[in-house]
Amino acid sequence: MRVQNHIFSVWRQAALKFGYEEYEGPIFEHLELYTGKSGEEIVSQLYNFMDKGDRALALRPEMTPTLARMVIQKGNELRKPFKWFSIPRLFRYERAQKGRLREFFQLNLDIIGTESISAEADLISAIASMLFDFGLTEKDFYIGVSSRRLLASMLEKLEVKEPNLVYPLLDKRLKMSAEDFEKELRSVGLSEDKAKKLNAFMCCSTIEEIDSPELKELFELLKAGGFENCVKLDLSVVRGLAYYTGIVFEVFDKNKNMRAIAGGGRYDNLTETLGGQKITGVGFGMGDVVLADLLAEKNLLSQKKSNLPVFIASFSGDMKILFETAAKFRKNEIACSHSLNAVKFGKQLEMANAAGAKCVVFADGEKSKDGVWEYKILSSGEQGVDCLEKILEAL
RNA sequence: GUGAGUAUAGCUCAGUUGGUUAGAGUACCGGAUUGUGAUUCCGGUUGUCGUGGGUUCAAGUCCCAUUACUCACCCCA
Repeated sequence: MRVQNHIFSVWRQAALKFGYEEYEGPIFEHLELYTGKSGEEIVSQLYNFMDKGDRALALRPEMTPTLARMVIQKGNELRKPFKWFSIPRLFRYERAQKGRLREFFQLNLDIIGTESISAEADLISAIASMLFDFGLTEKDFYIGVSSRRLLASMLEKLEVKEPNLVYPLLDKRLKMSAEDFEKELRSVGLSEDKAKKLNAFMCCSTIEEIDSPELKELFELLKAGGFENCVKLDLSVVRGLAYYTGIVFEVFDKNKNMRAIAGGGRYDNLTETLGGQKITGVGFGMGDVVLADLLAEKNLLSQKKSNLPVFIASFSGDMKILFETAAKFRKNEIACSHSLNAVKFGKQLEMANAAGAKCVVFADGEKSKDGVWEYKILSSGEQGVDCLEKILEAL
């Protein structure tokens, strides 16, 4: 929980800093919400069950359909565009492995109701900003950006008949050799010439090499925010299925030892496929599992047990003076704890140490008077006698 | 869905070709130190060897089954 609280806290503060408003949804939905979009195969990959009213339900495997459903329900009532975030607990029925668990959390940020590329810029800026907040640097991660529209127009130019067979190959391109890639392309109907051209195109790594006004604008906006070193053009970012329609992006650790830290993009017809009117949206998800692995690897997770400012100790072992003193500190909004048994003084210091206390206040020290206590800062061993406000300053 | 590995003290692990009462470090408890912790020294408790069955005079060790976990595939919303 210490790790999780830290991650959630940084996530939430970053989202609020960018002006996103928090929402939440039910942890299970009608199964239909997920099968409608992806077909029946998806059922094997999620937890589903029948409830007592014979309704087919599923534990949510992702948040976006819930968001889409909520947006459709509210319809025109919502002033657009709006920026929402959530930290849902999600479930997927699949074998656990490194970076993937059956139950996990995912930060979701979405902007609904604008076609402006500024929405993508806002989301990508938020990602870079929050990763910095975790203590990561440009040396640790990068955000690979691509465009479904750009890939689609390239495939159209090459007169590819079945682009939906080609996307998965583009996604896997870096996992195979150039020869294998071209061989695979030919197996889905591309000529040798076209396969070579496509491979050459996929090697583009700067926006100067490609013709995409929206990517150019996006990179300019990110540069204006000071995030230009966090992003790079990466045409191998394709992202799974036919869900996305515009810009797509994925965040990786620079060692590429791990799965993607986050991924997202623009979806222009999500609400439509669920029977609503067409509302454009763009969003991303960032899972807690890979992120926690990365932060642990970079030594960015505090080993501290807890963060207790004050531990109250007593020489006499008089429980009443412990409760009385603690109450005074708590009235002044200072969190504190103390032994619940009359134990030796040395033992109380051990307890303070174990509780991660910064300071021990001696409730009944010889030099203590009305409103003034002896205290000891545990990290330095330094001792003093002071009033409550001064002790607080010393922390 | 496919394949591999692991399971012994609270934690991290050792335990030889099967052989007496299953070990280490750490953590924990007590003491040295009854007004001073984290560092030092001394002493002490750790246990259904994942679970069930089998082989054997004898099983932590070998065999079968089972469960959980880990990892790699498939997939990745």
